[in-house]
Amino acid sequence: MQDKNNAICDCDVIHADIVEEVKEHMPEEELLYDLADFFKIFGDSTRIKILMALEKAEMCVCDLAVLLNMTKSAISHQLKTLRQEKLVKYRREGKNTFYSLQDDHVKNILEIGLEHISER
Amino acid sequence: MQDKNNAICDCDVIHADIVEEVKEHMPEEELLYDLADFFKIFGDSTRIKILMALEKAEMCVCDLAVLLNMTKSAISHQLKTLRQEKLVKYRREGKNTFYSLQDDHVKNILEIGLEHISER
DNA sequence: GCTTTCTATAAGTAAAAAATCATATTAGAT
DNA sequence: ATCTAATATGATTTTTTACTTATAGAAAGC
Repeated sequence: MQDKNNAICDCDVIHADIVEEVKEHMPEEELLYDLADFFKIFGDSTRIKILMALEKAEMCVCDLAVLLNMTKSAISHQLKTLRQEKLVKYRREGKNTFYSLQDDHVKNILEIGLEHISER
Repeated sequence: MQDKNNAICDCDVIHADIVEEVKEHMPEEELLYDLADFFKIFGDSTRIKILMALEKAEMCVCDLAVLLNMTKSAISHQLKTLRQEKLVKYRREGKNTFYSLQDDHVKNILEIGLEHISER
């Protein structure tokens, strides 16, 4: 429980009724952090480029590196985070690892984002 | 134009046909950056909290600081970025500045994000 | 006028995250 | 078995970004 003594906030409440009302309806902290983490993945242009590319075709690390003109290492690192967050899946075929979008959710999010920025 | 001489990429293309095909369908660089920037805003828990709060009620800086237990300065800084990206609007009333969500787009994005993380 | 309160912003700091550099796997080719 | 190519990963460096501290501005109360 948060009380006045360990409060970081540097002021007193002005509209106590509103704050109380809003506080009651706020989702749990953890959910909010998860939500931020989810959006954070899409908040990097390299990852966006990778996802956009994979929306068109399954691709291996090296081809992605050529397409985006980046080092294989940089691509591989980003693919790791995309893997961890279950946004891409992969299959090994000989020396190559082919990456593709995990499911249509990813596609949907990208499309919605595009819609919103094009509406401004 | 990008050519082999100033290429950062440290390998040769493996599947030239796929790379070419995908390259043709990739959106412009700028759009991809804008998209990443758009998602970036939602990729911070403080901003998510602010937006979630404003979804419930119009609020002033001080009340937000109390609600989220943060300094007014920190809140004000984040509100600035939210203002710049046109995600919140504000009105001045005496000493107070009341912030609210710019439009329903913001609400939609938050809802879609919530849907997606709860589906996992 | 001066003071206080609320908000905004500039400058500096600290933490996080992305890219690089170096190294390690893994699998096929020879 | 050795070598090379493709990918992965650990460590370091660089960049970004969120927050703090200090200061300024704006509006109301005195």
